[in-house]
Amino acid sequence: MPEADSQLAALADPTRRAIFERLGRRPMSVGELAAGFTVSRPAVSQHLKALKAARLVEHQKSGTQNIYRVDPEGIAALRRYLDNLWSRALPDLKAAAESSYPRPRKDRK
Amino acid sequence: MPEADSQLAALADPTRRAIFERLGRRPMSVGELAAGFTVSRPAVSQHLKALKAARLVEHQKSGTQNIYRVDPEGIAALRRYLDNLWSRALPDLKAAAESSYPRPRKDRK
DNA sequence: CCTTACCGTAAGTCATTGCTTACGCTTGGC
DNA sequence: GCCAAGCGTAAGCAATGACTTACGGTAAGG
Repeated sequence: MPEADSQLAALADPTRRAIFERLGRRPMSVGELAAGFTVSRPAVSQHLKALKAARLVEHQKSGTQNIYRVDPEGIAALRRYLDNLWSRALPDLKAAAESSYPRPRKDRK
Repeated sequence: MPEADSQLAALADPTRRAIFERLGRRPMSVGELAAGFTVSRPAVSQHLKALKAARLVEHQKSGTQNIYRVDPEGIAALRRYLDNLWSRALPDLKAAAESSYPRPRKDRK
């Protein structure tokens, strides 16, 4: 699956993964987000662009601000891909993985 | 967690992830593995080095051959890290994640 | 309007990466 | 002892990536 490429690549970078984690706690504007990191604000913007292209975050304009939050659907897609990967790599976990997580919810899009 | 960095980076590369998937089906020697790809055998060796450093595969010498297989422990570690990541990012899945696998870590900040 | 806050993009730089070919070290068979 | 098979590593190279500063564009406020 080509989407898993961009998603894994996005999470592979430590700074980008930290941004993702912060957005997991609560939605934030770009400026507020950048204030929590040592890298510049444009750098954060570029990371957000990659995360958005990977469907790991989504954004919503609010006045002059741009509020980013995690994207549950993209995350669910990655989870499914990885569960499948583990299942094939580790047959022992196949049964557990198939019964482990509930049906993905279709709210919010 | 610094180990997640190398693990995610290792799986982010398509060729390297394909190698990992092949080893998931069955253990293989480097030569046999390389025969299934368009890249050269040294390239496969380098990918295996990265996968091993990330604790995603392990190897065992057999005569002149070197047999590689997936490393269940490293994989389990990555799974735990990711489950935690999803739980914090998607509170809806938190309860499900905590009840799905044997012995989830409850502490962790 | 004019200004200010907020943000994305462009352009350039430096380090990292994924690949190649070339080489060197073991192991096992003859 | 020799030779060939099997791998890992070194060296070099083109491409990608993560940053920076500089600039442009839009929305709110006086």
